[in-house]
Amino acid sequence: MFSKACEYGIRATLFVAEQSAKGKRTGVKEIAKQTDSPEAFTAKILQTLVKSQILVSVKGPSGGFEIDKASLDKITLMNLVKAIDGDNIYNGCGLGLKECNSKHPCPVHDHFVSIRDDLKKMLSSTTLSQLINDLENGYTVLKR
Amino acid sequence: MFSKACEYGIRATLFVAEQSAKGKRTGVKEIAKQTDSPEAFTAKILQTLVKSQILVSVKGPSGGFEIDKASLDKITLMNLVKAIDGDNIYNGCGLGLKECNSKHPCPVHDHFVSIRDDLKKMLSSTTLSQLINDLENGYTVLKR
DNA sequence: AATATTTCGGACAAATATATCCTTTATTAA
DNA sequence: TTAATAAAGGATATATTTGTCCGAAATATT
Ligand code: FES
Ligand code: FES
Repeated sequence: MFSKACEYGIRATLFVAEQSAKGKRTGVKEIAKQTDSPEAFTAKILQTLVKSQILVSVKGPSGGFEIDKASLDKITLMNLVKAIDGDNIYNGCGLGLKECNSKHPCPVHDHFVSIRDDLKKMLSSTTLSQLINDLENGYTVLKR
Repeated sequence: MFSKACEYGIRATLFVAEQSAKGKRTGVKEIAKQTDSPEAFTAKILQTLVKSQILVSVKGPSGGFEIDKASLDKITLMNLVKAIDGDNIYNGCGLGLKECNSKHPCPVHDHFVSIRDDLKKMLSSTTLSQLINDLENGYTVLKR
């Protein structure tokens, strides 16, 4: 469904979000550890999220990554997925035709579009603050 | 969503199904042409579909690929996707955790599972015969 | 100012997915 | 029986994704 980069990216962002809600800033070492992700690869993904203005980074001692508290309920899963995987999953044809076109649909179009739209709706309406609540009280986990 | 191999495989199978419904057998050259897919790669995918007993192949002159008419409404999109991409898309965790577990869910689990289940339901209930009807009357297309 | 820490950026490496080519095998038709 | 045809299977090539490494730049602490 999502690329590895996107999976790591979402997990990392959620961890950073949780820490930011507590006023803490975290470095890539800790982020990788807590999300069970490869450290150097995670660092790369964090870089792209900074460029996409989803995360804020601070260099030097006591530096790391954080998220502006005010944006915790502005940033959605859609923002993350678009920044890392692009938007093919939302707009692309399920059978890989050059474009999805309901005037000249592929054989799965009518079956597929409603599911794709549900996914789109879910991702674009789910904010970080919604998700970190269950993380904080231990109902959800970022690694096994 | 699906791999290129799976996209090509579904398109190829639908074309073969359409031809089989008319009593025609088709070779890989024609299949690749009509589905706008790379020929040699398509040949490989057709091989795996034959091994998965979804297609039947016949060697030699006037040989090619076909589908038993009786199985046209038994074979589902799920059968194709499982044969080519495996079943991670049905059972795997949306965030890439080792397993999807509703007792210890990842942060997106509760949001994600219903969509994944809708996809599963759609794929497992959609048969080839359902799809080739709209192909034959020109409502749907296999290439642009 | 010097040093330690941490992200940034680029180059590089490995693994996987995508794609091609060529020889062998089976089958049909002449 | 011979020749032609088409899939099977293996080897190889290319592209993309995944992942690592290291020096440079920035910043906080001493
Ligand atoms: S045309 Fe294929 S999903 Fe819309
Ligand atoms: S645990 Fe992640 S989707 Fe179920």
